[in-house]
Amino acid sequence: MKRDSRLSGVLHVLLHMAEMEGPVTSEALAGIMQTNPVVIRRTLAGLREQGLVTSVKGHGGGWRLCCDFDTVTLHDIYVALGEPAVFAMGNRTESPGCLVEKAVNAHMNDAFQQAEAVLMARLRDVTLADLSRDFHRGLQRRDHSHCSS
Amino acid sequence: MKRDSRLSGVLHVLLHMAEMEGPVTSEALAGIMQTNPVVIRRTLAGLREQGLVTSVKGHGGGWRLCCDFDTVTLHDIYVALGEPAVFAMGNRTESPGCLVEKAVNAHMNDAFQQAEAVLMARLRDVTLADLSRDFHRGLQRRDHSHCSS
DNA sequence: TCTTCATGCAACAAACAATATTACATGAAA
DNA sequence: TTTCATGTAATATTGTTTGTTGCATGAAGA
Repeated sequence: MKRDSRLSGVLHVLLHMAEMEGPVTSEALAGIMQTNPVVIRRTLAGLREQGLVTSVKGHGGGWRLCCDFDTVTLHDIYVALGEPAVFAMGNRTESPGCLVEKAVNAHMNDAFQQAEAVLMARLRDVTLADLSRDFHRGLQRRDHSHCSS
Repeated sequence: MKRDSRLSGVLHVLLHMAEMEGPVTSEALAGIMQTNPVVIRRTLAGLREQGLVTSVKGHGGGWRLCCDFDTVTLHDIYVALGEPAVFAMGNRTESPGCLVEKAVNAHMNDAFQQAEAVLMARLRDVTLADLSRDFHRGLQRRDHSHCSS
């Protein structure tokens, strides 16, 4: 399965934006992320709808953070992305006629739901400020520019 | 993302095998599962290596269970399948040079590892016998043959 | 006003992974 | 020796994520 790396990617983008002055263009962010500007726009569009970032067109335009790093959690970002599928495994059929499959699905769903609950709880525990703090700690240790990619 | 349904599928197969007398051919199982016999063979090959099933070639051959439903757990089956990837989400880069990415990855990995631990614990909690029991309970409630698919 | 720069968005292409299919070899029973 | 069934490799199909192109929209500046 191809893993969805949007959550990881958008967090990367947000932290970089926090380190930059003024609005940043999709082009610049795409450079940092080694991807395409359109991909950046697509991804940030979800965050804009949730009021986490703003975008301005034209000369001097670009993207700007407009959220509180102390209160926004990884879970908020996950939701802003449209709550993408968590698991790479799933049931063969979601609404089976077979009673065997029903029994299997019931137990599988139970296990996966519990795991998902834990994941969401953990995502809610971490704020963007937490990530930023850890990044700056890393910076202190190794005294060089914060990113090459 | 296309979800891996092998675990779900192989559990379905095992429970059906438990309801049948003598060896069952890949062809028959494929019929039940609405898939291809080769897919069945491929999947069961992993279980055979773990000593959970046996296969016999030629006339009167096929697949036979050779494990104790009371002690084999869903986790054992998961392992027999080669421990396929659990999550549909992942880090953009596993070994980043970027310190921002390092900070992001660290928190993400932590959250995912905890969720995975819970999932594995839940899979270890459920035996094949548990599934079989639930299936038979379902059978009692609705008095008809145990499967159409 | 007209050019330039930037996002918004839709349509399309490429890359990749899971599943399905085909073809042929191997081995056992009738 | 024919038939049946698994073993396995190679290939095709399908679906999803990511990347790309093209054009419209809107804002700043000359």
